[in-house]
Amino acid sequence: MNIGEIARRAGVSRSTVSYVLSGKKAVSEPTRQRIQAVIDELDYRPNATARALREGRTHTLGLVIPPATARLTDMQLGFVASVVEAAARVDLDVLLSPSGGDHDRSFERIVTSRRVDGVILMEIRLEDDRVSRLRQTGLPFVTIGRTADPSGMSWVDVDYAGLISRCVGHLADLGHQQIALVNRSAELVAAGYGPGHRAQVGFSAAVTERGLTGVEVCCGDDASAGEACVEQLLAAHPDVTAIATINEAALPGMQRALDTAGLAVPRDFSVAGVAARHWAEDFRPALTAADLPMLEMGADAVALLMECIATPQAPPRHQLYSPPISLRASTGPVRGR
Amino acid sequence: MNIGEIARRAGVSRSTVSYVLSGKKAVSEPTRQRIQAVIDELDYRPNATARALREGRTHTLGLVIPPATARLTDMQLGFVASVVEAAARVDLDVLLSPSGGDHDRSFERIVTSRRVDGVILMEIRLEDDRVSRLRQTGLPFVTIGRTADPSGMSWVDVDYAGLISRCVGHLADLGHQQIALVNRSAELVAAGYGPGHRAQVGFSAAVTERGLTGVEVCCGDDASAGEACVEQLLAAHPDVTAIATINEAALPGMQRALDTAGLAVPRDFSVAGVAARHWAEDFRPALTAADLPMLEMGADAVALLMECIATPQAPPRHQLYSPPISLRASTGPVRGR
DNA sequence: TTGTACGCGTTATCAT
DNA sequence: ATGATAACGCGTACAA
Repeated sequence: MNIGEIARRAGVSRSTVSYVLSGKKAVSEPTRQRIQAVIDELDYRPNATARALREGRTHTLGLVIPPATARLTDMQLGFVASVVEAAARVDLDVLLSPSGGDHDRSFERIVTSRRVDGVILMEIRLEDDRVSRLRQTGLPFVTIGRTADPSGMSWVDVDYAGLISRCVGHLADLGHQQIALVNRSAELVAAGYGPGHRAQVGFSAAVTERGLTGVEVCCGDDASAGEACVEQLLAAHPDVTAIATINEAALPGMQRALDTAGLAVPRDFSVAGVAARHWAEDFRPALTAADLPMLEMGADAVALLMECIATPQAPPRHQLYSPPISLRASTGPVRGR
Repeated sequence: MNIGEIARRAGVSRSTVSYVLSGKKAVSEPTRQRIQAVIDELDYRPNATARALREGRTHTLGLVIPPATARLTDMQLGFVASVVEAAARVDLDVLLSPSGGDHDRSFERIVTSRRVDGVILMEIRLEDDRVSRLRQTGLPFVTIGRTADPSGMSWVDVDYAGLISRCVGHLADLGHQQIALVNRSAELVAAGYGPGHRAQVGFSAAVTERGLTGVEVCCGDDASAGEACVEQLLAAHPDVTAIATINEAALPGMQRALDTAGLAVPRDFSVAGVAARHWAEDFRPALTAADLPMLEMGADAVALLMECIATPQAPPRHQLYSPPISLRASTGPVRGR
């Protein structure tokens, strides 16, 4: 079923059918109706591939995700969902590309074969060669997270440094002197993963500024790693009375470890962090945390990308989220000796 | 940059370049090398859209997921990741379509505009009009889960009925007489969601066969729903000593509720279920459960779909998973009075 | 090895 | 004002 068939049945030329479809040129009412009737009857829809070829636009955007082998965290997946949804709202389809290492076939295919109008890049590192690759191809792109030097590109990111600073400040206000940062996994931090790195920076700054003792530990992105991590932390640093964290996937395990150690939250121990609302509220007691606006971030990323596509010469824009810390039940004054 | 440009620079015709690219026809070695050099130099890759138009294949498959508004469960998302990964291994791209209600623009676009070579449909119901829609279009598709009458189509599914039966059997062997089924959400079950429905069936059958008392409750797909659900369950049916569940997302909450009620697992209370390994191992104590082979399911779905695409007239195939129950630490003999 | 038709829809141009 | 003709986007594959 193609446009020629419709034209034949309606007794007109292909172009007339096309004009009825697009409305870009006036077609007399009787003709229009006759054509529309045929279209409706056969449930005809133009071939998206042919249209894309002609228009030079695929109405598709690429979303580069971390490979599934490194289990995606709930937050990453939530982000994928929010991007897909935001794209669907503006009639854009989303092509997924799992891309981990440097040159990945799927990634290359997407960026070099003009399968998409633009790309959203997740989980980027401070130095990220996928970014350089995209830059050199000239394909519009938006990153989630930013590189060390994000000038000249569009991105959305969370101000992990500032948020962790504020968490530490909040804990310090409550009298905590020995505070630990539970970061993301050691591999990620070592690989120059932005949030991990910036959380460190914000943590150090706040600890120094407030004259506190800070302990930094890395922790895998899952519950059992969280449990082991806090267990070790408590053993090595028994005087730590509070944790600040950006590792939401580890929260359930951290909770268990505190439980096992007989530490009641917030009476004996405080925890604050940066997390999607969902995770914060599932913590027991509910976590004092800066709630990441996941849905908004996905929608904004799509919006930024559409801008890049529409006006490539326009100056890039970005969005740095610094949501307020929602005071819940997991932080309290340090226990007197 | 297109094939004509390569041809011009190499001083040959476009067809010759095409043959070098595809290898479908012999090209003399010197010419081949000259052309290849130009291709390498300019890092040329054929336009996927043009190729798709000509070949009538997009090398893309559609994955229809539940809309993000209804937060996707970890399992669903894990499945998405496994499909994407499996597809990437065979050089297929995956186009995501969030589709909830009956006629969704994104779904329609994908199935009627020939954007994809085939579709994988997630989260289908016993009666699912997306299935009917796909059937009438003739687009190859594979479903995750099966409709009431799955004849004539390819699918992969988990034998929830059988697995829940075996869970109940295991609990009965341990002496439990009052067993509850914690199902998926009431809306899903009411909407004719296969796993929910079949879990009910398997549960009833096993309960009857063993002469037990069974209680069925529905439960939202998240931790807090699980907590509330078990809380109510314990209040309404204080003599229940064991739970069988297919609702993995609710597990953390169920755990909390048992905790709060002062019930030690497995001493005072047993829990068994069907869950991805990851969830089972995060339960405390580790959950006795039939471990869902998520990665395998995704890979098999892709493989089945490729078969459908390659030989549309071939008889449809399916895969029913019935993984063994891994005995962990959450089930034990019923406590003597 | 090359010329050329083809896949399908869009749109500028021309004819009525 | 309305509709038709034809070129075009890009790669593929058959006939020559």
